[in-house]
Amino acid sequence: MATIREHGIGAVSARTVAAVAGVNQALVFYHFGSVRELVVAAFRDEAARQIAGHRAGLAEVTSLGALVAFAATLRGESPALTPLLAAAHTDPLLGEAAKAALAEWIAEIEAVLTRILAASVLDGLADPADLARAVAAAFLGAELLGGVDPLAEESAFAVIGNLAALAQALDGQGPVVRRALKAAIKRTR
Amino acid sequence: MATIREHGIGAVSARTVAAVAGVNQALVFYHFGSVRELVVAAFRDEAARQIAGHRAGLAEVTSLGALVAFAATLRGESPALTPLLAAAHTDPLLGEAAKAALAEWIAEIEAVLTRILAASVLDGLADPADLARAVAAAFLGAELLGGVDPLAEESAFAVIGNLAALAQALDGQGPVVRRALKAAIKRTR
DNA sequence: GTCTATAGAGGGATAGAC
DNA sequence: GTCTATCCCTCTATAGAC
Repeated sequence: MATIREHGIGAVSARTVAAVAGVNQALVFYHFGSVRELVVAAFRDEAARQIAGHRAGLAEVTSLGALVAFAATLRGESPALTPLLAAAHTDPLLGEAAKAALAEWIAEIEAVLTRILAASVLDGLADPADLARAVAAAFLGAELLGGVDPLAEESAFAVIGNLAALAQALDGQGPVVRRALKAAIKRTR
Repeated sequence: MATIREHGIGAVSARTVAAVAGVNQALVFYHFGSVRELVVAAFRDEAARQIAGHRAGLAEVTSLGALVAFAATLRGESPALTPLLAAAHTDPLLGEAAKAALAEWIAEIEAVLTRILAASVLDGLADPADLARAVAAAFLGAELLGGVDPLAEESAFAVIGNLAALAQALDGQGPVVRRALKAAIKRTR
């Protein structure tokens, strides 16, 4: 993971990884079989560690605004999920690894969203499972954008924050507005 | 672009490209100087061609729903922008190419959004420039997700469509609800 | 488990004939 | 402009000593 973070997933080779680890190149094949399997193992390990480390934090998220704030703390820490997803386009083995790592995150997000939406006017706007995927897509896209243009990532995050704030503001509206929103949501389905 | 589409950006080499073109490998260096410069040139050409081909279609987009529908027609056609963005993480030269291609798309989106928002209750929710970046991030993220899980891409697109439909529905509300929304938006800024 | 050594392949880039 | 031929590099993976 250190070599991926520093030089990108394209620079990962048995030699570069071994050099960072201070061991011999042949050990990669002894322990993992191939370089790709090493990468898969690294991501599996990383994903499990990250999820475990943030589960407590996610449990305390009870509003959309808090979810965005939580995502902001993750920026930079999830360093190489977008490169992995892009590499998956070419390599089906990496694709499986990416899918598994993403599925774990999406499941966590879905649990949080289900909890938040249950008490919101926006409940019923979309299936929580679909919504979780959309939220993941938005954050991944922002991170992807940030790779070439950090200011664009800021913009995207700011807008997501604004949308969350608006959603929270809608929950604070009076009964007339809430009824109108409920009806509008029902019609959009 | 054909080799990138088929085998991924990682499989691009002077030899593979030359083979697809039916010419000699050395010509890559004669015409482009290096493989990276060839890739940059290919993306610059592709981006210009795509934008030009869709500018007329974008000019006819006058609602958020139509924008989502337009984006749906683009799926699969913008084949390798996400791999390029991911590769940009490693290679600054590709990063410049990706930034330029993205900037063109974002400018187009911003023009459309500015037009749409001017007639919407949601005007003032966010700066159109920021909003355009967020929209681009959402679509890129959905495409990225689709690379490993096509169903997840469908989910993300469905939710984006729902949000657009809700936004349109809000514009059809009566004066009481509109005033409440305006006030809520003002407060979230 | 860790190392050296090496086979075998692919790739970037250049020289020089035509 | 297009080709052949070639240099030199890095890479994956294996064999085999320790």
